[in-house]
Amino acid sequence: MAEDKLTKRADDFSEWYNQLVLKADLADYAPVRGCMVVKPYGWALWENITAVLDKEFKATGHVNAAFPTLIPMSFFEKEKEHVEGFAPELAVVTHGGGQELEEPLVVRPTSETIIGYMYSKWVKSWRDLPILIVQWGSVLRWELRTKLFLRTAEFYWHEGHTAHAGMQEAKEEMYRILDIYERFCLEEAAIPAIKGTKSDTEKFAGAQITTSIEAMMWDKRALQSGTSHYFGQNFAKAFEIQYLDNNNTLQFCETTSWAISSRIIGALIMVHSDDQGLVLPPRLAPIQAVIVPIFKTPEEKIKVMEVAERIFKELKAAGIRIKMDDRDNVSSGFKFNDWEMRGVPVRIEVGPKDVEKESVALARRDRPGREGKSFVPQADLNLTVSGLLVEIQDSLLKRATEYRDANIHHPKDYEELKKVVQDGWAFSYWCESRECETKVKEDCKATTRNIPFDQPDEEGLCIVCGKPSKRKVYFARAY
RNA sequence: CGGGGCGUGGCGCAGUCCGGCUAGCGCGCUUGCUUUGGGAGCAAGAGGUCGGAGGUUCGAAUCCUCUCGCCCCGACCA
Repeated sequence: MAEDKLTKRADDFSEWYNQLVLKADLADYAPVRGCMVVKPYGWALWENITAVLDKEFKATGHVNAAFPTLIPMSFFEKEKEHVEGFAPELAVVTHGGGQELEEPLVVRPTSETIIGYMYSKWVKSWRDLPILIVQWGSVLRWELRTKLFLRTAEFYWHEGHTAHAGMQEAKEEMYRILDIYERFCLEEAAIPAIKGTKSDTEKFAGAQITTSIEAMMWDKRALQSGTSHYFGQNFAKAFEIQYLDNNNTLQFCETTSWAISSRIIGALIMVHSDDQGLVLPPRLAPIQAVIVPIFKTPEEKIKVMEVAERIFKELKAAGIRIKMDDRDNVSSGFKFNDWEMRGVPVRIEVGPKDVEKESVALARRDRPGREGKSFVPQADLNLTVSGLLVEIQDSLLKRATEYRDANIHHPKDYEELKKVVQDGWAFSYWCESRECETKVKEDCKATTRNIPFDQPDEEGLCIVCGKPSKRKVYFARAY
């Protein structure tokens, strides 16, 4: 059997990523350019992600609904910035039932327009507000350059669309959601993403304020991992979403929209995984622990399987997502590598020696090789494994946080900024002018990621032009 | 859209320059036996009109023309 090893992460990060997605069995290339097939294992991961978020949204008063995939072309033309932003990447349906359509239909790249249209029908009174709807589904953008999970033509996401009676309330909604996103990344994905406001050039097409969470990947590039937008009355005016307030005055709504997409799976890969393959945070892993029984003779098999089955039931009853690998056509060594490739946090080996000693071998995925292997008693194994899962979760977050902080630089001048953003992020004062932002982008391909909410007390001078600056911004090369 | 690479069994490739027996190899797959504590071994099998169309030729995976598609690197983007 060939070893079929993964390209080393340090040798070719991009190639490592592509191979990993395929070898970990998360996704496959589809016959249509730029599209992917999410395989059962990848979808199970996505389902764990969606389950957590769905629960959070419902707990904060949101409800789910479904809007159509096809949107009349004319809807896009109602909001000027929105159409300019999305026109280049629209897929358009021109024929149906063998006939050319009177009006072309756009395959939704995002649903503000059709939802705005529907909201205008539904909202008449201040009593109809707020509307807090989330749609789970996929959208399509004709991307020029694609990469599995990170940027595919069709991708999966939720898009929240809310309409409110007042500016304050709408802005609060935007921030509330961003908090949910931040907490999700931190507590579930073990990714320490940074909350902040996008610059004008990096804003969503049609938004007044765009906020984002930005995460650092292993190659130190930034990935926008979630966004939450405040539209003011832009879309309300474009789609005439109006209501009578309690003074009988006609008012426009304030709307928001927000999303996390399946690209978050790309983030999980690029933040945590290693040369052995995928590393998943236990809280999101489809399989949290796998049992690999080891035996030679039929007699040994009976004894080993008895213990393995007992452990399986015990851990399952304890709520651990557990898998028994009873394949008899591959060797134990193959299984070890296979489950490491798939990122299962804990592996439990049960062999004849363990049966004798009433022990098992535990291997933790976040520390590959001998270092992460230990021998523990079979008694109270559910507690041992649960504890270990928590420890792994914490350790992944700690490692990612230390890595991020070690690679955020505070350059003293512009020359140093140009240098540090080639292999890290720069956190610097910026005058918030478009000129300075563009200059950085042209000089070193780094863009402003966001202006974090967390700011130092004192003011400073723009790292580019030297003019007074109130706030610091993250500059980084981004995906 | 610019630059680069590639289309040959399921996957990865060789063969193409310089046309010639029945198109090879590795992995995977199937069956059997031996194996199983870090990617097992042996044996026997199944599986390909060489991306597509046209042309040159006695003869094309190979030469010519056209075409389709994919991947990677840039600009754009979640």
